Amino acid sequence: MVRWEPGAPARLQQAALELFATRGFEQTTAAEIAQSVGLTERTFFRHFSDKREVLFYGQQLLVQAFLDGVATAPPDAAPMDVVAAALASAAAFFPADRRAHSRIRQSVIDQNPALQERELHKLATLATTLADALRARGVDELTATLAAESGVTVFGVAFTRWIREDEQRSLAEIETDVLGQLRALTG
Amino acid sequence: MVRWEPGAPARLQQAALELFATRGFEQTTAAEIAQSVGLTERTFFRHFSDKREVLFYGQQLLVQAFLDGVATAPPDAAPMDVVAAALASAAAFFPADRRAHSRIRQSVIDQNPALQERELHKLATLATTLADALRARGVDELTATLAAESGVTVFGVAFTRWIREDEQRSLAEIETDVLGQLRALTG
DNA sequence: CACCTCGAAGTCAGTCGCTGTCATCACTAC
DNA sequence: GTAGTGATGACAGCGACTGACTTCGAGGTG
Repeated sequence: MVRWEPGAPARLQQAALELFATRGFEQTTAAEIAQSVGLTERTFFRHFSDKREVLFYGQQLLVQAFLDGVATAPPDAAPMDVVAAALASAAAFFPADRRAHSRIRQSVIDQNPALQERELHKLATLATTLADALRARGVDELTATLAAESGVTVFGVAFTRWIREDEQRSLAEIETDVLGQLRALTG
Repeated sequence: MVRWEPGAPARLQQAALELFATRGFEQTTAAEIAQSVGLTERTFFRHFSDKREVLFYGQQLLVQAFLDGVATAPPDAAPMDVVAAALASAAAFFPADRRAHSRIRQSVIDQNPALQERELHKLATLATTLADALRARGVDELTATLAAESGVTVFGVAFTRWIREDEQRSLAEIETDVLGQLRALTG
């Protein structure tokens, strides 16, 4: 006789997304999410630092994908080429069969300013992490910051297009297109 | 006999900044801010939608400065040149004698994640507003978005440098430098 | 001067996000 | 079997924020 079902964080995360999508973020209390999977509010906050964080569980894996991409670039690659490699690596985290889930999640975020703020903060953290990785390769600070910020901007714009209903291309293709547009813009 | 002292929002804003700077953001309650200027917590929330917002009062003026800058650019200017004009206009909002105040305010923000999230959200709103202004000039959506995001990135990086202790240049000069670096990076 | 309206603020009760603290109890190691 | 260990429950409490209602000086109207 097990005392608790395993995988509490994952169960909470899934229940939260479903409740947010149907009832709305603000109309869903942390206690309700916990109750829906047989746990208490206190346990919810043991797994997630706050109510919004339950939607960003696993974000660290995306950051790691970017860093892995940086590592694959040849040592003498130009900063923006390193960023391109990072983007390609990150795109692998969003295969076509994940689009439906991403769409639902994003629609929840788009409907709530508090969630948008958290998402922006996650992207900003990603940008600084990426900048650190570039500096570790010998890129000067200003260039590293600008390249990293540009890379995250490209990712954000590409991701937004990727989940559009009328979009057919893969995230990697869209990223390449957007990055090309950015290069054309400033050249 | 006046019933209330005038300028409640401004008084609350100043008191809040002082309390945040000395005691810290989380260690200061909304009721304390209100009491320190002879008002109640309820009145605080009538003027500001939430506790963080008191630090971002007047942000709309900065957005307007960007838009004014866009309006000064000649109709046939390239997107990034329009952005450069917007940046120049925005720089006028931060004269040298405002650096001390900006530094204090930014140090408060830098010490609290919740405030950083709000700041990022304000910058994101600025970027979309700027993109809208570019599209109104006939720039296509993707180009407008990328140019606007790049402009806001340049502004953020330049502003961060401007308030550094070892920095002597004006914000406008720094912006020009950073924008040049960005152009070199992607060209 | 009496009257009325309006607007900015006060009062009060309540919900919810979040935290500290302590108790519980299946499971594990020795 | 005895002593942890770790995930959870129970409970009290603070602070952010809101809704509903009240208060009262200022300014206009007759």
